Amino acid sequence: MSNTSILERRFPGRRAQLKRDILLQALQCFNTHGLEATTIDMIKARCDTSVGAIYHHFGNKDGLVAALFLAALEDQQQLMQQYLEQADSLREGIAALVYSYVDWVEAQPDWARFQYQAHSSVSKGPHGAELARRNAERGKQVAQWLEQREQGAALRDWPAELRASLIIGQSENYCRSWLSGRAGTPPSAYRELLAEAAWRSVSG
Amino acid sequence: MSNTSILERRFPGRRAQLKRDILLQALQCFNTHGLEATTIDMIKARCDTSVGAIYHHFGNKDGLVAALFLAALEDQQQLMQQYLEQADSLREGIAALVYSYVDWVEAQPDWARFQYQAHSSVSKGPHGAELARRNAERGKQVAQWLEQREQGAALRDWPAELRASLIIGQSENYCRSWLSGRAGTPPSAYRELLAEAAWRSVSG
Amino acid sequence: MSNTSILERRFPGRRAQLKRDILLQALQCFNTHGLEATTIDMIKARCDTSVGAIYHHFGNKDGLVAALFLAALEDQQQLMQQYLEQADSLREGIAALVYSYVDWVEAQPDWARFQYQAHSSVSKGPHGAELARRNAERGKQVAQWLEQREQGAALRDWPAELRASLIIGQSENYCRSWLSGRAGTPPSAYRELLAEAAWRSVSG
Amino acid sequence: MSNTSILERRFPGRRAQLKRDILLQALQCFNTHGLEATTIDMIKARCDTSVGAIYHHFGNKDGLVAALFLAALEDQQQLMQQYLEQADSLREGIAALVYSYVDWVEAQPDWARFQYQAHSSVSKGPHGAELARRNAERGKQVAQWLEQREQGAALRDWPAELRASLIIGQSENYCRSWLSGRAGTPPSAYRELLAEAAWRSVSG
DNA sequence: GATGAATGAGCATTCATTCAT
DNA sequence: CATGAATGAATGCTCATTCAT
Repeated sequence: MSNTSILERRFPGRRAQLKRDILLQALQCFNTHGLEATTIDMIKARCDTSVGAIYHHFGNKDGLVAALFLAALEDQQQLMQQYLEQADSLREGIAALVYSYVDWVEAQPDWARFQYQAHSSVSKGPHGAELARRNAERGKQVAQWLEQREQGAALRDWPAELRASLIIGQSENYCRSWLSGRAGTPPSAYRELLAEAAWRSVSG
Repeated sequence: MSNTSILERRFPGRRAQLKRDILLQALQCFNTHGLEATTIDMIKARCDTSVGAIYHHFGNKDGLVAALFLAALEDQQQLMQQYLEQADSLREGIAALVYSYVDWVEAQPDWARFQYQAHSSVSKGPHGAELARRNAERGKQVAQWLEQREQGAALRDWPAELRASLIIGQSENYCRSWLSGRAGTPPSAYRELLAEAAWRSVSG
Repeated sequence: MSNTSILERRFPGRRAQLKRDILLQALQCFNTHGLEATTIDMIKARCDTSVGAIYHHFGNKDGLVAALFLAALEDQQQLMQQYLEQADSLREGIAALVYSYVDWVEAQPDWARFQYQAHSSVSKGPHGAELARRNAERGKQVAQWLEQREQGAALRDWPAELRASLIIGQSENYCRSWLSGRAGTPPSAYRELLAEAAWRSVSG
Repeated sequence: MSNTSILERRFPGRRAQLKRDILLQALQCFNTHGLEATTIDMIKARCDTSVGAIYHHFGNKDGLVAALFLAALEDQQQLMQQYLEQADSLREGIAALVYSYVDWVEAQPDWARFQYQAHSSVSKGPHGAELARRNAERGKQVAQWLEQREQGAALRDWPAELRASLIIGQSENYCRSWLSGRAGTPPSAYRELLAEAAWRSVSG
């Protein structure tokens, strides 16, 4: 799946061609040089467009970062939804969370890299509130899903604050390693191991 | 434990007073405004010194970042050593890794915050090689420690690449949450839970 | 008298509605933000029209400024004519000049503010020649009027260059004060005083 | 008296050489092209210095304008003080105000031109408060001087708001004409006439 | 060693104007 | 006639770094 699929889903149509291209080239620049080191001129040059066009579509550099970040977030969450819908038991739910995380990072490594990189910038910026809201909403959805399956015994009595870390922490840590090149084996090779570790961490 | 203790240990003596002060103020600036947004002049103003003095002591801005990063890294690894030395069984070793991580972040939140923030910058910069070397070395040390206790059966046959993620991933994830303010409960409150989760993830 | 009356007189009819609206909103923008700080987009936004429409009607930004300036100038001179026509003696003529100046500024403060502000810009620009011509013409008219009443004795032998300053200088100075908010009392409250001062300055 | 005398008085010493030069060239640029049309690069080129040096000394473009404006204001007020100190009667005081105004404009035409031009910009900007304070103070001083000589009868009972306009309005109007080239005769040629007109306007 | 004035390449952003639809 | 996306030259300003004193 190429980097453009996310964009075509989010900004469809022929008229948005330039918009998609700007985002795509910006993604590459940000990942290659870093957020601050990327200049508007670098992006402009790669799109063969004008500075004005970039500002016309995205307002400013932060707007560009935010647009990319939210596109990535939405795509990632969509995959999580899909996986979760197909899970029946609690254990399958935990696995769905781990699998969707790992699979998405592997399918969209550039977007994932960007997400890690831009997270603090976006959360401090003017779109930070929206990001927080979306994260809270997703957390609540997942919590509801889990509780509906808990059926009495099930999930150990972990503090709610800790749950997400227990489930996804190990996967995230490994994905960061892989994206940075420190680890060589693609995360999906360890899907089951990671899902099992998460399940053991979380279940009695 | 205040932010200065790390500095006093690493740069002792009265003559290093200014050096320590520059590092301390730089740490605050970097955490408050971000790496790139912090200017030499901001640091200068907080230390009541001159630009020249900063360049005299640290060469350039990257030198300042590297000095802070390595000081933090060393302090963190030292605590890990201490905890590990007192562990006897394999299980205690895993707990030592988790406890030392969690305790250090909680004792030195400003240094931890800085570490997360500066990691990619340092690893890409001229000190990246040294950082990689140190990490590899530490990884080997820990691996040796673990294998000496493995006594045949013990640790499940996880791929080596995955080990660190399984042990520390959950703790790191929660520490990031806490440092950013998303989670309210100090990580040490969950020491045992996190250690137990790590053990279960890793052991048969 | 509202700001629109000048426009309705100069650009009458339903078809000129948009034209009048653009001018009106431009006037407000120029007075609020200054000539240079006002952007075409600001005006566009206030009129709920398009950039293209503004360029269609006025050519460019300078054209907008010139159109406003000339409209103001014409309106002001028209009032002066009216007042002057009703004056019989020399003294009444001087008073007519003062009264018309003061009354116009007070009736059209936004237009007056704009006039002071735009004067140097217009006189340097491509419409500067026309402005100079109009001013010279008006000067000549007034001079003729005065000389027709001089009947021998009358006006002190002031140099012609000085006449306008002696008659209108004090009023202008006070009107500027009032428009800027430094002085609180409306200029018309001082009509007679100002006219008397002008007369004393000018007459033997 | 050249344009530099004001600067040498206000920024004396060899070390301030560059500072004075920047101000001097800025003055010329502002008068030639206007406040907004003058770019930092234009000034830089005329001084053969660097952008950085200008920002080092004056903070930003507004700082440059304010420094020039306040230098001019102080110089002008100093001359007024001198003239006023040598006046004995009320009539001589009025004349001193007129003479000092007219003589200063003629001696420092570039500074006067700049003052007219920059007035609204400075009064709206961050130094506006200081400007207002200085003007109020000067107004009070002059008022005191006048009242000390009033000795009962003297000055007609003009509203205080109007006084400054009556005294200086005509001179200002003519000085503007002369500076803009519309009038050819230097203002000092009309000193006595303007002083007499002011006296007549103001006295019974 | 300490100081801070000076440097100047580099950047984000603006905005009048054009022109294809 | 109207629209608004696209253009791109121009500008104010920043800031790491140097170096004369």
